[in-house]
Order: sequence, then C-alpha cells, then structure tokens
Amino acid sequence: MGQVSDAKQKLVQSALDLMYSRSYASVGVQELCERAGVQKGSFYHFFPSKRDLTLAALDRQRELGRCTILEPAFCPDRPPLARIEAWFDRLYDHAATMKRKTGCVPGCVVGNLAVELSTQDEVIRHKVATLLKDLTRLIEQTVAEAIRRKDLPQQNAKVLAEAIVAYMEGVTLLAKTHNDPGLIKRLGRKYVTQLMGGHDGSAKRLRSER
Amino acid sequence: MGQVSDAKQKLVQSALDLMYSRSYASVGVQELCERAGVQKGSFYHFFPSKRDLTLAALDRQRELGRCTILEPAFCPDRPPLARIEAWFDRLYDHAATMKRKTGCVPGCVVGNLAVELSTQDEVIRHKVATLLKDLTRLIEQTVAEAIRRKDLPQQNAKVLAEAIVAYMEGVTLLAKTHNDPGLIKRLGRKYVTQLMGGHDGSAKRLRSER
DNA sequence: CTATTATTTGACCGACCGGTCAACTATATT
DNA sequence: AATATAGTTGACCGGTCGGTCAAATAATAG
Repeated sequence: MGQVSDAKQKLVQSALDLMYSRSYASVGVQELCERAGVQKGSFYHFFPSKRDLTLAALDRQRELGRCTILEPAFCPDRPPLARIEAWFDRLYDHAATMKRKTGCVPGCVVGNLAVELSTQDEVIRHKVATLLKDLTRLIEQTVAEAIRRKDLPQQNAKVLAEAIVAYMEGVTLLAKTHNDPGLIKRLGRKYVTQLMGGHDGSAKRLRSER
Repeated sequence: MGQVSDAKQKLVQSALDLMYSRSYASVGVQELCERAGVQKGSFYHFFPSKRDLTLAALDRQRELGRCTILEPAFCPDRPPLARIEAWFDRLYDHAATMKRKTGCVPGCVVGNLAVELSTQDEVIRHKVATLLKDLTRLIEQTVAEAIRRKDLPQQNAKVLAEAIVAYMEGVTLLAKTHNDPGLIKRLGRKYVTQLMGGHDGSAKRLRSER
C-alpha cells in the first residue's frame, strides 16, 4: 500500500555519478535532488542523511564493479595471472572511456572516498575498508591458485594480494592526477607481474592462454 | 616600510595542518584564520583565494617533505636500493607518529589533494602533478644508479620510477583507509624490491650497507 | 467508500561558505 | 612632523550547506 517510487535508486545513482566525478563535499543535497528529479523532502524520507546515501551508493558501486569489471576479468576459464592482467586492462578501458566522456580520469570511487573521508567519518571509512578487503580476498584466491600451479614462486598470498591492491589504487591515483589513462596501460600489466615475482607474462600467455 | 607580519606563514602552516588531517573542502577560510590567529581581511590581503593559499601550502610541503623524508633517506652514502627502502621506512615512521598524535593515518598531503581536487581544479591538479613528477625524477635517478651498479636488471628506469611512486601512493592510501601504519611496514620494503625485479634486499644489504 | 500507509511537496531553519570593503593602525622613509 | 606603505580589523554580501516539518497526494487493503 501507499505509493511506490524509484526515487531511492535514482538518488543512489545520482550520488554515485556526482561524487565519482567530483567529490563528496562538493556535491550538495540540493544538487543530488535536482539530478535525481526529486524534492529535498523525499531525500530525507529515504535517507536519514547524506552520509547514509553515500553508504548506499557504495553498495551499489560494489555491484557495478563486480558486474562490469571483476566478473569479466576474473572469469575462471582464464589462467589466474591472466585474470589479473585482464583486470588492469579493464581498468584502463574504463579510465579511457571516462576521459572521453567527461574530459577527466575520475580515479576509483572507493579510493576517492577513502582518501577524502577516512579521517573524518569513521562509518564511511569502515565501509570502504571492508570493500577493499573483499577485493583483496579475491586477489588472494587468484594469487594462491597461481602459486599452486607454480606460475608464481611460493610466497604469502595474502600479503601479496594487499600489495597488488595497493599498486592498483596507486596507479589509479596517478592516472587521475595526470589526467592520463595511458598511465594505467604503461604501468599496469608489466609491473604487476614483476610485483608478484613472476616472469614476463607474455611468453607464458602464448602457451597457456591462446 | 609598513608593518611586518608572519601572518602569511602562519596561514600556510594552518592550511597544511588542517587540510592534511581532514580535507580541502572541510576546512573553511574562517577556521583557517582562527587557527592562524588572523582576521579574514588579512587572509585576503595575502592570498587572493583559498586556492592560492593551497598552492602556497603545497610549496611548503615540498620543502618539508624534502627535509624530513627525502634528504635523509636519499642520502648518497647509502647504496641506491637501500635509499628506497629507507624512504619507505621513513614513511612508516611518519604515519605511525601521526597516528599516535592524532588518532588517524592522514595519508599523503599531495595524494590527498590530487584525489580530492584533480577533477575540479585544473590549477591545483597541475601543481600536484608537477610535485609527483619531481619525486618520480628522484626515484628514476636512484633506480638508474642501481641499474648501473647491476643491483637491478637492465630496464627502463623512468617507467619503473613511475611504478614505484604509484606503489608508494597506493600503500599510503591503504594505510589511511585501514587507519593502520603497520600496513606500510608490511608492504613497503619487501614488495618494492620485488617490483623493481631485485632479489631480496636483506642479504645484499648485509654486505654492501653494513 | 474508508482507512491506512508510502510518497511528495516546498517552505523554512540556523549555520556556514568564500569573498569584499572601507576605515584604521603600525612602521619606515624623507 | 609629514607622508607613504604594509598590515589589520570586523562588519557585511549573496549564496549554499545539511537538515526539518506539516500538509498534501497517491495507491493499496478491507
């Protein structure tokens, strides 16, 4: 009973779009409402605060990231190291697309909010940390599989996974700073392999992937 | 002639402190003035805008970073690879100190502003990009020296230097996100060596450094 | 048709935003 | 002592901030 509405989803999507292309603080509740085609009162009917909308937007981003980046790249019929390289390839494609569409490389939604809010909002910091931990677990499993297959030397998969996530966030940050998607291409594939202590992946890919 | 004043430096230092521990947008001109013990009119006597104060704060940060982190770590009587490890050690010390003093790991001043403002303020983005390029050049020289000494395999020093800077920014971002300086210790030394394609540094350090 | 519930509306709140300005004070030069 | 200059003061500007609220409206259940 009562009316039904898609205002909630529209607000979440607006928040994701606007905060991704600018920042948390630079997007006001009013602008959020305008973009969603919703009145302010409706905003506060669905969300107790701007922070809570942001948390919902982070949930939405997890879905989106899984569908558009992670699942295609980490498809199990690719060998594990190729998955990680495919992941960086997707990140490059995404950055290049955003630059073409908006003129800017927006970086990583999660990393952006982490940097802007970690020292100011413990709830958002915790959520962001959790998302990054989930990602780290995925990388860890992939790396562990590569070690089992002896594609990588024996080592601590968990710490290596953290290092890979750190590297990915750092590369993304630099690409944003220089507004240059090409940086991801230049730094992605090659050095992530080196980071893992692997040999150059290209020769290996020739026999095991192609 | 006329009065003399240290208000300018006090404003720069306040900006550095406040924006570093929170964010650009969360610090208002009013708060900046209060912390510096200065009236608003004086602010705009010295700086045409908040953005210009931020640019001055970035210049100040370059000095500070050079004195407290870079020069001690990149001291030329250390072998080149040890310099890079010493750099990460200093970054860990700094993060741990900040956490003890403020309760938060604040990340990297330059990286923070890069993430928050790159898509919004082209002038600040350009300044930040320049600072990171200067840092990359320092790393490049160090890496090139290591390659000459055959401490590292032959490779493109410039791209490797970019990868190292990216990795450092990523590690710093993760440490901030998890509010855990230990992450820098865990990920710093070991994986930066691996990133460079070097052997484990500890044995080498035993003969060439100690 | 009525009651119930979900949603929408838009005016309103005090606080703060970045920035302006004209008057005033302190110092140094002549 | 007169003048020029550098710095200081604090009130003031229009606009936006996140958030509140009471009343109106729309849809469903009985």
